[in-house]
Amino acid sequence: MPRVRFAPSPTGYLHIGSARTYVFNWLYARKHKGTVILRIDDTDVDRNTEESLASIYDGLRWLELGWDEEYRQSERTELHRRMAQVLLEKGLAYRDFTPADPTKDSDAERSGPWLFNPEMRNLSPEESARRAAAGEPFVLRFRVPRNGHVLRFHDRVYGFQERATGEIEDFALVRSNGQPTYHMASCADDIDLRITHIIRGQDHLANTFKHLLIFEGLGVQPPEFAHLPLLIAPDGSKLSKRRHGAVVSVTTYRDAGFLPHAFVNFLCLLGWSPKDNREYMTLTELIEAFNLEGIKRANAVVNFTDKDPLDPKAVWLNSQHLRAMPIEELARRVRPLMERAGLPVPGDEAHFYRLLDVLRTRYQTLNDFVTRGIAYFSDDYPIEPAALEKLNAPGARELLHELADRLETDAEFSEQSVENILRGLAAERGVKAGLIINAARAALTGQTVGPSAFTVFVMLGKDRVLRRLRRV
RNA sequence: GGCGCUAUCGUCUAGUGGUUAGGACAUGGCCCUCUCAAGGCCAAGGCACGGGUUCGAAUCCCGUUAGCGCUACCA
Repeated sequence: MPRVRFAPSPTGYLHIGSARTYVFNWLYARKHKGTVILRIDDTDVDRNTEESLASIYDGLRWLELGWDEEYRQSERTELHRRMAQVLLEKGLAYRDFTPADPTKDSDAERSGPWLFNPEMRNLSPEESARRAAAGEPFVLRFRVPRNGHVLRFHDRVYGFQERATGEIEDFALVRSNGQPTYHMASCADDIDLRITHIIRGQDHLANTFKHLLIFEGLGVQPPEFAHLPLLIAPDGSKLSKRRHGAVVSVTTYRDAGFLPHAFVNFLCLLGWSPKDNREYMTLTELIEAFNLEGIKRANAVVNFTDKDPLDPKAVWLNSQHLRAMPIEELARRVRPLMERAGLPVPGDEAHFYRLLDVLRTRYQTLNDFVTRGIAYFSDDYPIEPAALEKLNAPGARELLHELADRLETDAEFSEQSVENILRGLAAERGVKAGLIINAARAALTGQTVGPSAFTVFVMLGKDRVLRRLRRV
């Protein structure tokens, strides 16, 4: 049974690229009856924030794709240090007492790659131990083989990869403050948690060789790897929380009234395809269709603009899910939004369902029900300027009042009976039925767009209709 | 700078030597129609560039360009 992990670091909110990585991990695990592990990679204590952690949970929970096990890396540092110690004792790692120098980080004037500091790498074990015992700070580095050793692995997405160890620098395993680095902590945990498949962003493709070294050094068979292409901004730059702000946060989609699994559907289509032209897919269909081989290697653009933070395809998919989902579930999701918006939820459930069902074909998000749909639930709705124009058409108000009088005696009050009465009135007065129809819609909903006017009559019910027609 | 990954309509993608390069979103039009949607139909729009290999290349190879990733105690 596969064991996969999603390992976000709490240094910002959950952005959609991370969310997609989670989705792919989840899908893979569910498809193969495996286990999903959430591991918070919070080894960088200086950059982690509680706020970020909360927003990651927020986003993840919203997706409605549950995980099975959960760990916090910061609570496992003993394990990481122990494994680092094993590497040191095996002679596969060494202490580097060179003081940290932030200026070395700049890529200016770089002629070639830095690989290691020979003096430190060649320090005798005795001297190394002596200096460490004396309290001199050091960073623990992996002693990367300098012979012709070549590392190889097969990536499930990017295929066969190889690299000579001679090109890899002696990377850090434990910082001078005693904190294990990402590479050390990640591999130690992957081993300890018996991770079988590492599905992660392509930004780790090059790092994988380092991880191979650690796995090998610890005498462990490395897991399988599948690296995912990155999600990028329309200008080709990488998605960054700093540059692109909230548009890349999953909460943007949540707050816009997206259905979690519609959003998941959208995320899947960024870099993966079922290859049979399907786009709209339920979660069940996604699980069934998902495979690592369907992932492509090129980065994908998330199509947002300053004006519209939502990718149009995501919106379309959401509207598809909105139309196709069971009406009971739709009601369950709309209800809390209505309550929050102060709109009364119809007591008659069947009636509520009917309303939602009529409205859903022209709405795109959950939010539409409580914004564009106000008039269907409450008497307190705004009259849009365009609607006012319809009402101001010559004779419109008088006709609506007359219509109200005639409807009052209509016991049946069905779409058909209402239509007969309305058309009868139009014919009598020698006006086009459309005039009354459009004016009626404007009066009843405050809008010029919406469902068939006759449907609106019946949905609102006789009392409301008469009241609204007469008060214009 | 070094190493690596990638490159099909505006966007997401199918395509692994022979296709009129297919689908979806978005865009424009038509149908339907009491409006708006939905739905149906149609249109426009693409193989980054240059060399090879081959009877034949979006597909294989090389180069260029561009983007991205990694590159001395971020993850």
